[in-house]
Amino acid sequence: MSPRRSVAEARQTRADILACGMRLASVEGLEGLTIGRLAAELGMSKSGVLGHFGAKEELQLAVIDAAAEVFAREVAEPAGTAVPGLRKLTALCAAWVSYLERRVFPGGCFFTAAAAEFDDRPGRVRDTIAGLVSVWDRDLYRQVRTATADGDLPADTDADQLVFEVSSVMLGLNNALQLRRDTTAPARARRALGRLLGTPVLMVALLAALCQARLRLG
Amino acid sequence: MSPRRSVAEARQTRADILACGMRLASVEGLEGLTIGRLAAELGMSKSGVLGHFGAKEELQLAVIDAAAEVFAREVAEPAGTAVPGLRKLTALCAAWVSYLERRVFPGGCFFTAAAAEFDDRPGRVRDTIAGLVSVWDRDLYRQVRTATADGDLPADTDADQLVFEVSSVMLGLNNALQLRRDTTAPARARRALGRLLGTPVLMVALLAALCQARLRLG
DNA sequence: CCTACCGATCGGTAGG
DNA sequence: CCTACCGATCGGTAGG
Repeated sequence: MSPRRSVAEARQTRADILACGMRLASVEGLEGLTIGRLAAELGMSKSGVLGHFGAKEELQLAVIDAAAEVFAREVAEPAGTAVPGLRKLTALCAAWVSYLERRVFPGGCFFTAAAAEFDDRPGRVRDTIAGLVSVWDRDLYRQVRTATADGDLPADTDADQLVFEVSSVMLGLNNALQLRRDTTAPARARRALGRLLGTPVLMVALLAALCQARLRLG
Repeated sequence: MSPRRSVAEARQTRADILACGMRLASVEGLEGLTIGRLAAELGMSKSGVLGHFGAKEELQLAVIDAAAEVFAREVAEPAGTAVPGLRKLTALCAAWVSYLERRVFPGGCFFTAAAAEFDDRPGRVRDTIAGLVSVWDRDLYRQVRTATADGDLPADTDADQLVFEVSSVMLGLNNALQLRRDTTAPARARRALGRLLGTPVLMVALLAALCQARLRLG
C-alpha cells in the first residue's frame, strides 16, 4: 500500500507480476501482455509494474524465464529420478504429455505459443525462446543416444529424426487440445509415442499417471 | 488516385489489400495486422483500407479466406488429380510439405500461426480457423479410409490416429523451419510420413518434386 | 510504489 | 477513396 516496501515485499510483488504475466501471456500472447492490463489485473499502477523491469522487453524475458522454471518443474523434475536412457526418455515424454493434458498454462504450452508468435521477429525474445527449446531438444537427444548405446533402441536409430518426431507429437497434442478441444488427443499422443519409443502404450500411460500422483503428493 | 473508381478498380484494390494483409498477418499475426500499417504499406489512407471491410474483424476474416484459397491452390489442387486413397493421401502430404518448404507465406504456415494466436480467443475468427482445419483434416481422414478399404493400408488402421500423426508431422516441420531455420526438416518430415503411410521415402520425395515442377510449369 | 504526464498508435466515424 | 477528426490505449518518463 505504501510507496516504501521491504525487499521481501518487493520480491513478492515481482513474483506476483510474473505469475499473472505467465497466465496472461499464454492466452493473449507475449505482445498482448500489456503493462496496463497487467497493472489493472494486479490492482497496481502501470509505473509500479514497469518499475520492476524497466522496459516491456525485459518484462517479456522475465516472464519467459519464469515459464521455463514452471516447465522444468513440470517435465524435467518428475523425470529427474529416472535412469538415463530409454527409461528417462519415456518419463520425459510422459511428463510432457501430462503437462499438456493438465493445461498447466491456461493457453496451452507457453513455449509453443511464444515460438509461433516470435519465430519471425528477430531479437532477444526470439533468441531466448529458441535457446530454451534447443536445450530441451538436446536433452531428448542425449537420452536417445544413451538408449541406443544401451541397446534399448535399434542400433541404427537416427537420434535427430526421433527427436523431431517426438517433438512433432507434442506440437500435435497441444494443437488438438487448444484448437479442437479434443480430449482424446492425449491418448493418441501416448499411442504415437509408444510406437516411436517401442514402449507398450500402457507403460506410457502408467508412467504419466505415476507422474501426476507424485506431483499431487509432493 | 481519385475518390471515384470503377468497380473493377475497387476489386483490384481489395485484392491488393488482401495480398498485403496475408503477408503481414503471417509475420506479425492477425492482431498485429493493423489497419494503419496496411495503409502505410499500400500508400493508402486508413479509412480507404477500412472502407472495403467495415471493421477489423471483417478484414481478418477476409484475409483468412484469401489464405485458405492460397492453401487450396498449393496443396489440394496439385493433389486433385491423384486417385482417391493412398495415392491421393501421399500426394496431399507431399504438396503440404512442399508448401511449407517453399515458404509460400513469409511467416510459415498461415493457419498454424493463426490457430496458435486465436485458439484461446472465442469468436468468429477462431471459429473460422477451426472450421477450415477440420475440413482439411476430414479430407485426410476420407483418404485414409479409402486407402484402408483398398487394402493399401493395414485393415486395422485407426484413421483418426493416423490423421493426428500426419498433422503432427506438419506442425513439427513448420516449427523446425520457422523457429530453428532447420533446412534438414523437410527431409525428416518426408521420412516420418513415408513410415506412417508405408510409402518408400523416395516416392514421397519424388512426388514432392513433381508437384513443384507442375506448379512451375502451370 | 504512486500521480501526472508525454507522443504515438490503435480502431473507427463524419462528411465529402 | 480522401481529410480530419474521436476516445482509448500503448510503452515509457519525471518527480516524489
